[in-house]
Amino acid sequence: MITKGLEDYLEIIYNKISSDKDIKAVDIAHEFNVARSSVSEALIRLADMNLIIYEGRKGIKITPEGKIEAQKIIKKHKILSDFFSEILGIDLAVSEENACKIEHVINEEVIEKIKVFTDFCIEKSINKQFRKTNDNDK
Amino acid sequence: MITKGLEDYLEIIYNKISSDKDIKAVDIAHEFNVARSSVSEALIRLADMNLIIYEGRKGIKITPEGKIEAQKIIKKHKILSDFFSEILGIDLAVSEENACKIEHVINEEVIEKIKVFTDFCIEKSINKQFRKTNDNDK
DNA sequence: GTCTATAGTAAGGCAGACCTAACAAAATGT
DNA sequence: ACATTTTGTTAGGTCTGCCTTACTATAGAC
Repeated sequence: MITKGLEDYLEIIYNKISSDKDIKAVDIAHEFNVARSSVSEALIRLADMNLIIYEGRKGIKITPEGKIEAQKIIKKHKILSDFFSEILGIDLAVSEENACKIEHVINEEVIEKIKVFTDFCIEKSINKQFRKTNDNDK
Repeated sequence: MITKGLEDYLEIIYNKISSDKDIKAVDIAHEFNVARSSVSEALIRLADMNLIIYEGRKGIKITPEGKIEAQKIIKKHKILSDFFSEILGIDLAVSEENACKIEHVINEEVIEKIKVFTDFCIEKSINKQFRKTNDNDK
């Protein structure tokens, strides 16, 4: 089974690969503030699980299975982050930070409900209403 | 620092102690479906951290520090569980289960906002409105 | 009072996620 | 081309949280 730690690695690999260019192990090490050796181990494990193709300096590629796995996590991440920032009015950095942690533990049913609820709130302008109330309280 | 695992142990100890009577290590083992020895280790660590007073068969007591720590966790738990069940309309068991996991990773700012937002939604009957919409969709 | 079931501890192990230090190989600078 | 980074791996360790097995101490049953 994929662990929380590996999910984080896979997520960043997917994001980098789909957005721009290549990603190196050392970049991940910087991003997560961990030792290069820790990244090395993690990449080897992801490769063992057939989620990425890892050939050291030759680069990191994502497999179709890895892509599916990554997309699941990213979907959760986005739903959470959107809810925090757009509905609750939390600043983006904090929203992202919390989404990053919660995405690994929350279950499907709750995530789906949060999504539907977020859409509902935007449609009914509940977010704007809430922020107004919230600002007045200060 | 207190870990997620220890937070869970402390939480159940606090809950049992404040609700009914005594709690034994073996009860915790059943509750969490872990071996007695695992509980034993955890209790010793909690005692080392001065969060509980543990004297084997003589029982488990919670220290004032432990109480404060436990209350923090329980507060988060309740805010999350209430939001999931009362606003999103998720059933209690699932709400509890998710609250249990998220309470260890979410930060203060987000939790506070969720609380304020939950109150706001109840006041404005947004929860009822949401459930109606949700039911019609099915 | 003995004897059995229950509760707790100790010892030894495993996996995940991290570390440092030492080293090899490749890329870069000049 | 050669020296110096930079990048990645290996080896050896730590810590947390869990396990099993085997042992001890106690509480209750009879």
